[in-house]
Amino acid sequence: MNQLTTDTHSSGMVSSSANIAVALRQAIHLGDYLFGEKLPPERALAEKFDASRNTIREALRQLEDNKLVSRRIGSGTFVIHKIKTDRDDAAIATSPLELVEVRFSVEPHMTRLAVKNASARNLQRLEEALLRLESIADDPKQFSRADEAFHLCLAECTRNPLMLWLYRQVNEVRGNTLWFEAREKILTPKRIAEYNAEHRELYEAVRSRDTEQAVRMITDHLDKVRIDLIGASEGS
Amino acid sequence: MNQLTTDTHSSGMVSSSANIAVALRQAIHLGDYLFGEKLPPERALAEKFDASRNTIREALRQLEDNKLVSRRIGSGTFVIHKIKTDRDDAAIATSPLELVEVRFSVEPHMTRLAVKNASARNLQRLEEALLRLESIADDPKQFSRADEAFHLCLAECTRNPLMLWLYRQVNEVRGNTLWFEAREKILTPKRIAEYNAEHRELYEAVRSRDTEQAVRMITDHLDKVRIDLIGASEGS
DNA sequence: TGGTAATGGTTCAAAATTGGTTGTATTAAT
DNA sequence: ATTAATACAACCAATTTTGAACCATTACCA
Repeated sequence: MNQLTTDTHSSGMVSSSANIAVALRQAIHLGDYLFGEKLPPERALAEKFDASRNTIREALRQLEDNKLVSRRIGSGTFVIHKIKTDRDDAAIATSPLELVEVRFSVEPHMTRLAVKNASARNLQRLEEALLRLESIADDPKQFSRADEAFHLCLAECTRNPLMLWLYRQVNEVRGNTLWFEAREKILTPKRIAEYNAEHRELYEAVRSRDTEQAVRMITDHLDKVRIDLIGASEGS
Repeated sequence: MNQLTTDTHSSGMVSSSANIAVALRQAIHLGDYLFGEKLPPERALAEKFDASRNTIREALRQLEDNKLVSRRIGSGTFVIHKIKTDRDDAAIATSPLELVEVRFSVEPHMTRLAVKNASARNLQRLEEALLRLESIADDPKQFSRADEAFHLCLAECTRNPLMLWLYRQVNEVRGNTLWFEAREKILTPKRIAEYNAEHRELYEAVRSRDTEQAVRMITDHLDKVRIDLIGASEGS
């Protein structure tokens, strides 16, 4: 009934074909569904979004028009290659360690601003990103992408357009670094679980507007990332 | 200039169509409602803002005039504003105060890295930039440019390519912000002298590898910039 | 190979939702 | 008193959503 105050189901949960389409498009762009992957069947999506199958079909029709997905009778709905990063010209030779240092520069104060300025809607998005993150236990590639999305949500929480733009840039570099090579080695299921525990604590701190705790969490988190990174490069 | 406080006759006025329009416009610009998303129905918005449906409709009419939303009988009100992520767009949307917050995020740790990694050659360049800065006493425009160069030299001192690239981006935004308007008013000869004293102390701290002192200086410096900026915007 | 389940495609009418419109009442400022 | 802005209510018209049934194609397994 009341979508304004209690629309906090596990995912977006806004029953309207337009909003469902937006939610699915976001999920695809955020790497929830990778290239070539099959989306859940229409009947399952209907249940997940608490909408009728026809409504889901209307949303999927929009994604199909946008050339984001392709549907095959009897098989399913698949993510096809549409959006391609045109930002390969970044061409910045940055080592994973240097990247972490930059994140160390930006994220603590960014977290402070996030705690101060996040709206209820921002927090909801942050939680959604966290839930996506926590649903991944053993896929380094997928986890990495969801992790980027989570930290980007944090940047959004600052409600500072320049901060958001800046962090987007950092994130893109992050996706192009040699970090990729070490990733498989670092992101063991154990570490993923540890990182997620930290993410969870960070989220709770932001939600309860506990600035100092949030800053402490993000700092500890980055510290851990740095240590793990050093360990990986030494171990190889 | 200040659209937020146009109707200030009666002080208790919280919900008027104009204020609601501003709130919704902000929500859209800040990404609370993404492109293509359907806004809550008018009746729901009325309840949320504790206003009548007519008032909500008046606010939506303004957003419609501004081409931010499109309304269709029977379906709803939809966001038709595409979010910009260009640096130039970010620059336009960024206030001087928001810029300072971003600098607050980046520069303290950047200074820490600079102290740690600066080479003799870096320090020499930093000193040259400082001397140029100190040779300017009363030209706001020229001072502003030299100031940017000085802080950029500091970024170079980190010897981190990503950090340097990132700070270049911030600097370019810095040159495009509305900051220009207030600059003449803020950069009095007195303030220029004060800023330069701080620059000098910062340089000395970096040169003598005194990390804590350097971080303290850059923080104090940004604090002063922020305060001066707030004073200028209130004084207008 | 054949059969069964799973999945997208189609259709239809009733029900719910939603913006558009009109009219009157209330409130506050002039 | 007049005016303007808002609140409230009732109704209208367009659109979407729903629920169901059935079809067509593919995937999977004995």
